[in-house]
Amino acid sequence: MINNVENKIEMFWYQNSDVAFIAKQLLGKIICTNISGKFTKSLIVETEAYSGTNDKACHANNQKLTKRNKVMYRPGGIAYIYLCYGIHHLFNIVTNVEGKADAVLIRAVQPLEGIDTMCNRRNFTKNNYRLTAGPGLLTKSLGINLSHYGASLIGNIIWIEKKENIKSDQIISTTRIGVDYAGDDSLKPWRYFIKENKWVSRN
DNA sequence: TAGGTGATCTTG
DNA sequence: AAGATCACCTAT
Repeated sequence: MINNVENKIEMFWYQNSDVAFIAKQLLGKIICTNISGKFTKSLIVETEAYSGTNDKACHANNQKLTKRNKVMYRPGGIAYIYLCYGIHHLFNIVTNVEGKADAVLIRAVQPLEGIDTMCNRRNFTKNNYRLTAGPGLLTKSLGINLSHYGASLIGNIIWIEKKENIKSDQIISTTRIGVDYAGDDSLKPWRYFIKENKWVSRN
C-alpha cells in the first residue's frame, strides 16, 4: 500500500512550539510524494529550523507578514514552498500552532523508492549522491513545486511517515547554510544532519 | 569562483 | 520604478 494511513504523522505532532526539537525529530523520518502519477519515497537526512520569533534568518521574523510567507502562520502540518534565486523551489514544513510562524527546511534526503522517477526529473542517467543532496535538488527530484504551496502533509500528495528516532549521538548540529545576513542569529546551531550519511548536502 | 534566474523587498 | 538581495546549484 503506497499511502499507509496508519503510519502517517498526524497534524498535532507538527504543532510543537520547539521548532529545533522538531527539526531533529524529522531526521530519519520518511517523506513520500505522489505527484504526476509518480510515487517517491525517501529518508530525511538533513534539516534546518527557522523560528518566527527571535530569528532574523526566518522569513517571518518579527511578525513580518507577506504574500509569500503567509502560510507560515497557519497551524503546523502544511508545506511552505518558495522560489529561491529564481530557480529553486525550497520545501519547508510549517510547525507550531496558528499564529506562530515556525518552519523546518528540508535540506537533503536519501532516495528509497521511485529512484528512476527522481533521475528522470533531474535528467540524471543514473543515481548518485548528488541526486537529492540539497534543498533545491530534492524538490526537483520529488516533484515538489510552488503548486504545493500550503498543501496539507496529512493528505495523499506529500506526507511524512513515522519511524524510530535517530539517536542523539548520531546527529550533528551546525550553523545554518547561507544565512550570514542574519547577524547573531546566523550563529544558532539549528542545522541538523545524520552523522556520516552520504546524502547530506555538505559536511 | 562566477554567473544564472526571478520573486520580493527597499530605496542601498 | 529601479536596484539590491536572496534559506542555491552548476560549470569553469
